[in-house]
Amino acid sequence: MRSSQLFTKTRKTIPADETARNAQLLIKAGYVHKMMAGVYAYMPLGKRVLDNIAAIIRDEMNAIGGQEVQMTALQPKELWEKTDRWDDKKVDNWFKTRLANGVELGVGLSHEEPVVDSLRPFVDSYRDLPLYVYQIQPKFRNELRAKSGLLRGREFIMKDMYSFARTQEQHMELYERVAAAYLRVFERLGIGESTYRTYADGGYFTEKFSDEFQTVSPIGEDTIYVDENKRIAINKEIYTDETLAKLGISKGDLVEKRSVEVGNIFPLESKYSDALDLYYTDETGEQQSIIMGCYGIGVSRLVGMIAEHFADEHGLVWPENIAPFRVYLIRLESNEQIIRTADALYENLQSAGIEVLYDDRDARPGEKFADADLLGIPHRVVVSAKTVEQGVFEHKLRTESAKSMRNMESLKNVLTTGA
RNA sequence: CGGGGAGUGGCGCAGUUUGGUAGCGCGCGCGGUUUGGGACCGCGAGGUCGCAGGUUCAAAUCCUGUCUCCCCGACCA
Repeated sequence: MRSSQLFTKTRKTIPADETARNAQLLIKAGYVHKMMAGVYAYMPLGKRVLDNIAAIIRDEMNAIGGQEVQMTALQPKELWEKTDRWDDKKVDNWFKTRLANGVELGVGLSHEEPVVDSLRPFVDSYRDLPLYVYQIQPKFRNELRAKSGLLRGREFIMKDMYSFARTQEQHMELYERVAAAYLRVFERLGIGESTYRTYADGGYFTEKFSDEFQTVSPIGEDTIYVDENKRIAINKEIYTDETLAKLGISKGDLVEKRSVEVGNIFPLESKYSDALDLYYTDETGEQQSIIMGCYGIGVSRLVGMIAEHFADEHGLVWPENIAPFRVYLIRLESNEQIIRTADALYENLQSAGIEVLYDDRDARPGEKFADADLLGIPHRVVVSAKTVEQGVFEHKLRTESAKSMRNMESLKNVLTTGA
């Protein structure tokens, strides 16, 4: 992609009414456009980051046997009445609307009911289980107050998966398999080291704990207690002597930290399947309840979380796996030879499968370097009179200040293998 | 939903106390000089001052209502 054709621009100032650092940076760099409080549109660079994160999640969900679907945003009231979640007293952040004929509808804030309902024509026998179904799409929640930029919106992108098991034992197997997949997701996103599986409240219909995935960060709104050796944590909301004893965790090993909840998995028992008449027939011909689990990852929240987590005083710093481009190619001056050299490098890298944002604008050096930093693309390559003269390219990592001069082979090497 | 703050060209702001027909910086367009860390000069385009009503000869400015945004709290992936 050429910068001259990218319709977004960076800006020097940020909207005065945006105080969340993640939204400030993403707006300043042109990754997102704020439509209204808690509602952000993704511009090309932001969309690429969002898609890159989604692709990693999708890959890991598929790897454990997840089957991707797409549920609807418009949902019938009747479905939610069956599980007693339609009443505003039960769920207070619904967006509700009406058909032209007056029939009430809900705008999807979660999809347990729709997913269960959509499985009814297909799941009848023990042979049809176990099963993982997931989707990646927007959720709509009428929060009283949106805040923290992309971390808490009224419309946000979520990956939600649901597991369906024959037995409690089978459910636990499925549950643990997802927990392991989640750790791989966060590892690939570049936040593996600071993300902990965290014991949390299991909700009102189960005695069990749920598991959150919390990324330690000063921008976090949650408080957790981390056991670094065991690589686990416990949420402050259940931090009592009694639960510590039950979990076999020693108070002395715990350190208090601020964190962002990036994922949450919990057992649903058969609450939704029973309520919506989804049963299976076992080997003996008896009808049995289906044990469900629910597994969420806040995809758009991760965009904001990662943006803010890694940013420095110059701007964004994307982990390699999710950056919108791998290389930011700067053409410093605009004489014919430099243009020819930079154009050729651009074509060359692209045909090698390396994604390049090519700053071919007729702008001054300072502006290009500042934009390179602000946009946070991992590798910066400069073509200038100096480099052309020596027949090399200048390479620099966003995370480091050292620059190196490299020939084409060496450059390609560092861009693909990091060496 | 309770408390606080704010709405003036695309963005950041001044002007409101003391009514007199809207200004600055950035950005944008044109011309020129520049070119390794956000250059400079000249010319230019762009705003019914959130919206609605009212007071007045005259309203960005005063009054009433209303919408929106932000912060703190409660709630929440």
